[in-house]
Amino acid sequence: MLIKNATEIGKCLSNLTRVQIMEWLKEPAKNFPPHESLKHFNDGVCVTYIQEKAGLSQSTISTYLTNMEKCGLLISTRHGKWSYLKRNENLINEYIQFLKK
Amino acid sequence: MLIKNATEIGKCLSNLTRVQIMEWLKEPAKNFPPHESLKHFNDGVCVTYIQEKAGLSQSTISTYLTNMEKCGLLISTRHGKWSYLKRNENLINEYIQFLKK
DNA sequence: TTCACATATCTAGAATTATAGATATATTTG
DNA sequence: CAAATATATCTATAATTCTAGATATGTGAA
Repeated sequence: MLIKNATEIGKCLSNLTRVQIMEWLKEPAKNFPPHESLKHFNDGVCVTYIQEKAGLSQSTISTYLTNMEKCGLLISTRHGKWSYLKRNENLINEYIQFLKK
Repeated sequence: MLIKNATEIGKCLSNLTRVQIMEWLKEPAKNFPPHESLKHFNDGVCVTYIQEKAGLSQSTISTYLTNMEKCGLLISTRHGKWSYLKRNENLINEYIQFLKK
């Protein structure tokens, strides 16, 4: 992993709400209500649910999630009008390797 | 690990210079000149060497290192008038566990 | 004790990030 | 196509972080 990418990841992980989002997405079924249209969490959780749980404005959360996707921490998938977000475990593992001695 | 501690760690890892310091300290002997008074890197590297390598002011680097120690990423040891900094691998491993699913 | 050097802290202005309201875009439904 | 809903982007202000110069503190040597 390049050091600049690692720094961008660090920036995303430098804010309590964004760290919480990473935590919540470890267990979508435990932390979010079921989706009405999509009957599973295979692609993660929709923006609205994350926004409601975080208690910040729609635009703020959308910006957060966009940046978290850009640096690779999250994977975004569209299903109709909804965007679903899930953790990118591969990228997270790369970052972990980078942090290790 | 508490989520607030993890966020403080993220803040330290959200800046290129600080990430570089973490990288440099993986291999002190490779990245820094030998210490004149101390003949080993067992306690890490002195502030001055880190400051010179980073190319930022003494006060800036001192502030960085103080915060990196406060959140646990670094361990500071005094020998005479020098402070030596090394990575806190235990804390880093705790953070890694926190990031993992 | 006085000096020199290493590091820490204080202060302040510059730069960046946080945040939300307004607006734009995308998608489904009628 | 029009309306409704979900998400993204733009814009501006508030808050935080960056950074260095000045100053303070700690320590060893003379």
